[in-house]
Amino acid sequence: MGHHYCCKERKVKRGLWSPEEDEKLIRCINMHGYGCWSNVPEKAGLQRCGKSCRFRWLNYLRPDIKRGRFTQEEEKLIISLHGAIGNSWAHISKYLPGRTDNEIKNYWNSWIKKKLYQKPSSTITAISSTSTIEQYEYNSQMGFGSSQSECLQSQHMTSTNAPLPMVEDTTSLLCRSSSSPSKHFITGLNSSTAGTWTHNTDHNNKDNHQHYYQVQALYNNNNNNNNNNNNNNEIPPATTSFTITPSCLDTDYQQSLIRIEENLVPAGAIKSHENCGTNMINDANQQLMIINSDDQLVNYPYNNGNLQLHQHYHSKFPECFWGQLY
DNA sequence: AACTTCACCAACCGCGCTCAC
DNA sequence: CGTGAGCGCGGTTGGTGAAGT
Repeated sequence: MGHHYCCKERKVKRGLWSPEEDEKLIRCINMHGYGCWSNVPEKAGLQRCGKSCRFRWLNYLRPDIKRGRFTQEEEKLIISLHGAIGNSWAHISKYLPGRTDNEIKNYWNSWIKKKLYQKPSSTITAISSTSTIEQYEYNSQMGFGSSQSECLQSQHMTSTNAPLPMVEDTTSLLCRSSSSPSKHFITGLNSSTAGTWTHNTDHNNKDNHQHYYQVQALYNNNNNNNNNNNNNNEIPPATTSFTITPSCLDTDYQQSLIRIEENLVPAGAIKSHENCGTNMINDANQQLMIINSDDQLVNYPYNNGNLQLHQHYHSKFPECFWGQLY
């Protein structure tokens, strides 16, 4: 591992920052701002690389940095957000004013992760609980988490139900199509899953048949988990289609955090594609609901698109971000 | 008191992206 | 359009102090 290019040219100091160095950096940034980090060491008279200066400023010297232990609310929010968008620490940090991505990442790795993994085996019924950790597990099981290892862990935790697809398998629930007239967005998937996908309903094809059953398994699980809805093993609608985008990277994603029943849940990338005309929202159980440009429910995994149910949620959560935005 | 283990977290590193040339 | 500089991000390392033996 070599030094960054900006550090190769000259000798730079590494390791912990001294108070004198901090002072120099603060003074420099107060005077000149921090437009070009590569120039900062020279201006500040520091034997550090620009990257190191940037890191020190953004994570420790910035005036709006909040120090001290994370509150319970912050922890809950981190767990919720991580369950939805995975290790996007920079995105998560935007919801926690004064906290840096590095701090959140450290906190996650040293504390929350441990707490989650030490938890005894639980079942999918955990979604009915208000526990944030259980919610996190469910998010991961449903593929809303982006880390494969976390999904593996979640799968391991599921003891009474058949194994749910992991996040990579979640994408295999759907078959790619070259074009799709209706476009929807699913959150919490990594950038490698970007593309347009549709349900495959070709039951004659062996491989596709497998996909179909995977889809059905997901639907059945959803049915099982939604207040014991009728589990009639209905074939999912062939018209259902999705566009999977790396929405966690979308700046508009930030607008889509909503509050439902005391849990902050991501509502999905509300606006990610021109000509889209559809929105997606997670309901109180973190299930997907997809809404078209006329504010009608076009797909609801529980019952294949029940407008009444949509209206029910619409009235129940009037503050939520429903319908067409653009 | 000395040593070991553990936990925390500041900092480094490589990679990928953007943008100017 | 290709290239390289610069920046931002997530993964990882390693130093330090606390806790345990």
